[in-house]
Amino acid sequence: MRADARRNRALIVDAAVDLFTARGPEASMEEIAQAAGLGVGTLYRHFPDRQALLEEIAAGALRTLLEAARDHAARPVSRWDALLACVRCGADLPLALTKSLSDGAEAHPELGPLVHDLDAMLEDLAAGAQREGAVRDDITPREVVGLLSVAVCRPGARPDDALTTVIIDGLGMRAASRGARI
Amino acid sequence: MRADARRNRALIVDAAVDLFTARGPEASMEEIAQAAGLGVGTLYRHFPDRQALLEEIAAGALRTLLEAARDHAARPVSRWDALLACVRCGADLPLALTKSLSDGAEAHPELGPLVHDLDAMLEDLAAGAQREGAVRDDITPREVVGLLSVAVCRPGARPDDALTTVIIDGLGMRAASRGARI
DNA sequence: CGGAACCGGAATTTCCGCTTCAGATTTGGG
DNA sequence: CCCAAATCTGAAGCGGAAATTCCGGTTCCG
Repeated sequence: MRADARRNRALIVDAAVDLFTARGPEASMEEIAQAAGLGVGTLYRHFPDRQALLEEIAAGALRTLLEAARDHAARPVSRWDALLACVRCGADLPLALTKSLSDGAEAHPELGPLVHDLDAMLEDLAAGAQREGAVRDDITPREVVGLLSVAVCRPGARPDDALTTVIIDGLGMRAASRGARI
Repeated sequence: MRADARRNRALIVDAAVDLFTARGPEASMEEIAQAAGLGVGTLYRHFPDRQALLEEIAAGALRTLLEAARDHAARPVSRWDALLACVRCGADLPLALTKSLSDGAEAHPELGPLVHDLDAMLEDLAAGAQREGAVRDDITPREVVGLLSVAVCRPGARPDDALTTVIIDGLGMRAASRGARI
């Protein structure tokens, strides 16, 4: 592969990650090409269609996160700390699009298993955190994972913004409301 | 206005509220007409375009909520309770679309002031709740209102679902993290 | 009854992103 | 340095989903 082609491929992936992260997976191919400083045609030379681009990025992010999650889960720390560590890792990844892909994950042969494994692992950590007494037990582990996804898999999410902080604190046992507040 | 026309108009508004609430403001005009058991033509007879339908519903919801908010704010209860009461009221309203409209609220001459007044009032309650020591003070009143909006102005939101509960509990002073968790 | 108001939904138009392709340009081996 | 192959460009064309129009048929109500 020619040097400029390789460079341009990288430019495209970078630009796509930025746009997908900032604004969700609706960004148009033309926007992506422009952000990369290239023509649309170039984009299509490297990725036959939008799907291919999405999948390449999503699969990369998921693999990275899954590996990180395995590492953290293997460490001798509380399950809650391990879970938060995973969230921190996830915050750096372009997961907003991953989430939208995972809705119809069946259609993506490579993505399905990745999403499934990751979900299972996180749910396991959440259940452990509840057993530790660190996380409120009036919601299911599945809901815990879902809420953390909301925190992280949001266009423009940052690990220290108000919503993420409030959700994490709200998951804590200390925060659990004693009676229906609403 | 003929009796059947009045009835159909109500059917349309009801169906639109349901669809907008359940799936956000992207619902197509055809879906709405179908849900109302009417033809698209009838829908367009009553509302010249999508915008008009959106605005009618949004303005109604905002007016209702604003009035309720004024009531609650005038009562001799804690500002935090008053704020939660407003959230409870909001949960029954089709606010998901209101939110998306309010992004470009300048374009809607009637909506702009409503949104502005409501925001000001809620922000005031939030600030009061912080002074009372009921709400964590490491975020701004604006952020408090923003987070409650996330809780309520979500397609499919319900006042007792996991995300709403966790956000409300997470806003409490008791929940505030003592150090950076992430 | 009569006709004005109203309805239905197929046909048309609009909108917008995807994809192609005929040059222009760049690369890298010779 | 040269040239063929590889790559790039971006305007034009495609496609389809959703919005909107239009008019023959239907329904209300005095």
